[in-house]
Amino acid sequence: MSDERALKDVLYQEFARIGKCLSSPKRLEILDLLSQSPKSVEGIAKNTGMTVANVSQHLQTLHNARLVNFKKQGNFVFYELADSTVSDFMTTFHNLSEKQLVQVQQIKKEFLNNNFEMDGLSLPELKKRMDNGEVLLLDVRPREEYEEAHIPDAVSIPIEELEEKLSSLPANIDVVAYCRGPYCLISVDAVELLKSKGINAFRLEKSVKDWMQFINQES
Amino acid sequence: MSDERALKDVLYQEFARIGKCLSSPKRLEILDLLSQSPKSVEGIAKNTGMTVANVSQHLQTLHNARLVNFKKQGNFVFYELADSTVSDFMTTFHNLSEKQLVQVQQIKKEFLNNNFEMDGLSLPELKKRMDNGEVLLLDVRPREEYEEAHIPDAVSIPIEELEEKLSSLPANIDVVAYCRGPYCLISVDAVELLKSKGINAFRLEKSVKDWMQFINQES
DNA sequence: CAACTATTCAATTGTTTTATTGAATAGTTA
DNA sequence: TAACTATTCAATAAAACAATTGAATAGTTG
Repeated sequence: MSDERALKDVLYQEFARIGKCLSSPKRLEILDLLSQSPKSVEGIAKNTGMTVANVSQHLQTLHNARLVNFKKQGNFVFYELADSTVSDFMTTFHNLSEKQLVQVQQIKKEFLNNNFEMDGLSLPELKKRMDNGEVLLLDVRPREEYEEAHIPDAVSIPIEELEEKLSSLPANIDVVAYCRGPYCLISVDAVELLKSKGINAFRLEKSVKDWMQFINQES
Repeated sequence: MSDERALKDVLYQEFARIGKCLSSPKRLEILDLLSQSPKSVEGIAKNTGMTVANVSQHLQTLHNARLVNFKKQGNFVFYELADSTVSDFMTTFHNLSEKQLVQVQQIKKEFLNNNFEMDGLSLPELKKRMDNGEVLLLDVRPREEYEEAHIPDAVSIPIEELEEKLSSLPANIDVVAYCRGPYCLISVDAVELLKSKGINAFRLEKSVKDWMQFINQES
């Protein structure tokens, strides 16, 4: 019977190895970043404001739990999620987190005191409006991520290039900007900029992943 | 732009609060226990081999992350999972864990060097055999859990009572014992005991929760 | 009201984890 | 081959955590 205790201890220790990966804010951020596209260590470091060595250590932890893999490309080491299971799991984790932590919603509202008109916009509705030529969909993420995957018919204008390319936008049409999902604020900045230039702009909270799921459901 | 950093930091810190709950083997064990049925602090302590104060502290952590709730009943405080979302999430978590940690499989095999013949037994098949009177299904968990929920037509014989009730079992029929799922070893002990008494016994890896899911799918 | 129970709280200890620094490695380019 | 780059490794200091103990609380029973 104390055999059972011993087994359980070992077993739950193994499970906790994965749990531990989710216990650090920075590691969660890394996982979310990687669920967008594979990235180099330095890329992650820049994106998260951590030192390279620190990122490397976190990636090691994630690798030990088999949550991420890496492939060497020239001088760079590109990390990616080990498996689509991991990405699905992260989605589930976010769902749970959001549901449980009411505070998260409040925090979001406090920071994003912008317009929320598009937040509830469903993807089928977006599709309809795009098909009717009513809106222009803008992907404001870095170009690599756009190239990795994007919502069909979306135009890639990374946030840095947005200001200079303003004039090339068609006039008299609503613009919808999206980035990596509800917790990424690139599109918020984009909408802010567009509005300050008198363009009717909205933020789409959804991500490419959401779009994929939507498409898979439809077919 | 450093506003964005600040928001992310706060946000991911909130997410990590849930993650931290999953980073301790003992807390995972508690969550699994509670996904079976609500339990008192002392009940959990006995079941996990921890001190009461220690369990209480872990439960507080879980409660802070809104993963568990409690209700007072007389002198006792009964804890339960906050939500079916939490229980679903734990299932997902186990799926991921098992998939990623190949070692877990190995550990299981090493310890459970018993028969695995029933492990792959699908629930519809079990149902068919039971309907045909080919097997007797035994629920060897503590009686409270049986009373909380059990697989229909299963007979409750808690492991402690099994030896004395051996004679009351019908002869010449295969016995299938189940408990809380693949990581609970009560049924392993039961099968061991039954076999030592010359009874043809098998272990079912599935749990009541699995049965519920199976039934819901069917209807 | 007093004795008793289950649980929680608070303080302490030893252990783990995190971020940081600077050096080491491996792969690339001139 | 030498200089350079991206990444990892190793050592450290600071912070967070887990388990333990014993006391405090709240609710129940005689």
